[in-house]
Amino acid sequence: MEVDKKLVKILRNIAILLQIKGENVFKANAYANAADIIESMQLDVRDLVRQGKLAEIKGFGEALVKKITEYVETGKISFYEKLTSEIPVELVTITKIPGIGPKKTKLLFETLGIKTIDDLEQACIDNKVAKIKGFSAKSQEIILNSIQHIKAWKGKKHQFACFQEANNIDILLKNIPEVIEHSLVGEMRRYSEIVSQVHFLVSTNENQKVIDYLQQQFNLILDGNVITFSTDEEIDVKIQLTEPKNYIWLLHNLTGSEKYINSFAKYFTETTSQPFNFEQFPLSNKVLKSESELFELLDLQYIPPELRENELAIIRAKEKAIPKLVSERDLKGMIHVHSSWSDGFNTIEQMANASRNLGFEYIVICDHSQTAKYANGLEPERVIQQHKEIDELNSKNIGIKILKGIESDILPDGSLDYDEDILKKFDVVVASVHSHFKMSKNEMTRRIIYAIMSPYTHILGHPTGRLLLSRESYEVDIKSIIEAASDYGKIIELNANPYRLDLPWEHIIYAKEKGVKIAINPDSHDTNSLTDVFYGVKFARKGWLEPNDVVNCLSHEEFLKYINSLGKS
DNA sequence: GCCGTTTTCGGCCCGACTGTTTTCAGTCG
Repeated sequence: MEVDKKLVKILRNIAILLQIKGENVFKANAYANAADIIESMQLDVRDLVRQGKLAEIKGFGEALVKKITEYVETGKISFYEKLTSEIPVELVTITKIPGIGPKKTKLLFETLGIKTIDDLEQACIDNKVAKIKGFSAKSQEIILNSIQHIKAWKGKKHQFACFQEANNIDILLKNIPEVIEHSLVGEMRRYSEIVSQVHFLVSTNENQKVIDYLQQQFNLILDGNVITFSTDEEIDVKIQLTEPKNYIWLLHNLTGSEKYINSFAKYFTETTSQPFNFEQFPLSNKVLKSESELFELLDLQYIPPELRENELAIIRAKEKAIPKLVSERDLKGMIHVHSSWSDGFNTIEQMANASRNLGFEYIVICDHSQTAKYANGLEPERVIQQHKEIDELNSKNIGIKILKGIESDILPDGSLDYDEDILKKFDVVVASVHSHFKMSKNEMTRRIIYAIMSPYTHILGHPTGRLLLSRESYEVDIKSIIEAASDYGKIIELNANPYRLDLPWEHIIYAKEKGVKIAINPDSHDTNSLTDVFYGVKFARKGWLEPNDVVNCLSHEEFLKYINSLGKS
């Protein structure tokens, strides 16, 4: 079963359009909330409607059940159709621009007739936006800047969003008899966090038959041996056909990044005295059977695809110094998960049971701290109550150990969010920035380093604050942060939420170089997203991490021992 | 629009920042 993404999108659009219309915010939120519930609980709405059980789920009242039933039965919601006839649905994209909410979107639409990002860009260029009350020359410039970012992100997708599509195509290719071999290449094979296309390489002797087969399924564009099309999810797919004798060579060359291939080409020429040819294997008398054979032939150690980003991979492969990278099987600890005590959907027990079922030995509950009011952060009294619940659960021996953690806000001055007497009650403190993002680089860096220096901090959470394809990292000197973590012996989080993947892999490499241990944390708010931790593992591999570098790979006893050895005085 | 009652209406997460404002609305996390 897959979540009905079209319905989720409609509900989210209704929420935004109602706000633009000026409706009650809480009414609008009811739709966004329903979309959140469907996604986080992975609801099969069709099944629920058929069984008449949708109304039993909290958040779905009479009106929503009626609309969703209509959707299941007819494929559309007349309320939504009427709404979009009054307010153009394109306006939803305008509200994605930071600093522009529903009210300003409405104002722009009513005064200048702005419907699209392109309209808005032109109006800024024509200096029309600055003249509207509520805007200024400065805000116009900020908007223009944001539009540049959005345009740069256009057509790009989060990697996790492309997995399903890649799988579907993979299965399809397997079923074409004329396909001899096939593989993902490019960004997807390298596990890049953002991808611009799903790219496959196919080995075949009968191009036309493969094309004919695919043509039955998709609306193809054909250019020589290259087939492209877009899916319903607007994911760009490219399928490249090749004769079997060049398959392995192309598999390698299409997988690496430009930087990597440049240094590979240089090395290739130095080693073989042959000019590098991207399309055809230059040692023409030889047909490669595998990538391993290719690396061996060049006296290089095998380079896993995710490391083929730059020259470093070639240097290390020459030295035979590519380590055994961390894998899913190595993880024992599920660190940094939220529960219904703050803004999570599930109880501690549910989160613990789900983690145990995934094979984990221990789980560290890290709900939000008291300042995070919007996330129902825990006041000191509720911390005590929560610890009581954890003690009771642990005494029942449910097959997984539950540790008492907290995700403490890092306050603007760099201090943690509780007094010492509360802080010392936690087994694990993850310290994260959740507010006051717009400090200067110096101030933000100083703030975070101050938090790292606290004897109660064990792990620095989502260190750059980036949200892939929607928010840039806050201004911070990340190298200094990593160096501070190294100096004070603190752990840095690799936030595995696929919208974050924060720390970026380039910095993970630096952290490893500095001897900083990494915690791969799902930051889950429901049981379904606990598996996000596995996206983190794939990303950690891009940062060259070995099991030894990752604290989740420690057993329960080893982890506690390690945590207790940090900073606490 | 949903929820939960000391049931059918009032509250819903709330505080801080930002920019334009001169007392605040809009946005954000």
